[in-house]
Amino acid sequence: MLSSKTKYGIKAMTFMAKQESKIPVQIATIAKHENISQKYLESILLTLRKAGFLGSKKGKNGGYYLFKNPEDIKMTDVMRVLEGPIALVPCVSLNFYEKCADCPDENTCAVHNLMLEVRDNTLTIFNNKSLADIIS
Amino acid sequence: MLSSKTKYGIKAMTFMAKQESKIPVQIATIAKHENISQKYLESILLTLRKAGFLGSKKGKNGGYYLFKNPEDIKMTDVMRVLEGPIALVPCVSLNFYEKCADCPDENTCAVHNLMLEVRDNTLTIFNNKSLADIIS
DNA sequence: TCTTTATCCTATTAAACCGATAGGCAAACA
DNA sequence: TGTTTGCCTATCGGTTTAATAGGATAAAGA
Repeated sequence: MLSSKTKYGIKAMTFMAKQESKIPVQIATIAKHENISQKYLESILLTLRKAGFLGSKKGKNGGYYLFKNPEDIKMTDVMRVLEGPIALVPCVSLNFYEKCADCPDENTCAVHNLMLEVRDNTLTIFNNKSLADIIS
Repeated sequence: MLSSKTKYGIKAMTFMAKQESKIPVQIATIAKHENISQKYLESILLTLRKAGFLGSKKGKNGGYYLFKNPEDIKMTDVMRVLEGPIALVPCVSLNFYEKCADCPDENTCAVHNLMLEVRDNTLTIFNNKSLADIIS
């Protein structure tokens, strides 16, 4: 299951992507429009900014804005920042790999091989979707 | 991420599927062979039995055995019992559907539609894999 | 029948995680 | 200089997870 952090993060980014002008959008505006706790959203947007997806502006008429064009923001990258690994098991993760303590041989592990297939499929989807692709 | 309950459960089932004869396998045997805490595995196998995947026999020479042929055990069903929803968001789940509190319209929700695609893909994989398919 | 061997079952625990909140600081701008 | 906004850290309550404890129950065999 996806954390609501991820859900909120993506929703916020799509909201910014839908804006016509490039002027900053305030946290409060997004929070109200997407029904998200403002304080919680604050911390999520901070994460996204530090990850390089968003820019920010302080003070009056400040807010957040997309750093790149929606077409250039891959969902794979967004998912990895917000949710962490895309794989269902650490031993098939590309970016968060970890060996299973209990498993002597990955190559003959049924779980490993099954989840490898799932990961490949999911990754293909996220790799081929940009932020621009998912706004309807 | 997959819970280790699911991982252990699948490993235990593949272990039983690999047995040549149909005589019961004891929890201790599986636990030792797969490096799983015996007590914890006990509760997992109990769940699997109650879900109709396993049969059991008490007393001496007792243990657990597969109720059906490995070919007839779909991974979709195993996953749903052990892990719960296959979908990443409740609002795209077939068996565990739940409406998002914050979302006014699912059809225009970017997260919803993206995760719908992921769910379809993952489901296809699990639907086409039996326990027999995943043992190497 | 008695003992051993195994599953059955409920309750409990410790740790981790998650969503959310609190509250002050820092910068921008009018 | 005051107001508005994001910045940042700390903390909280609740839930889930992985694992453990301990006894009840049933079967097999001596």
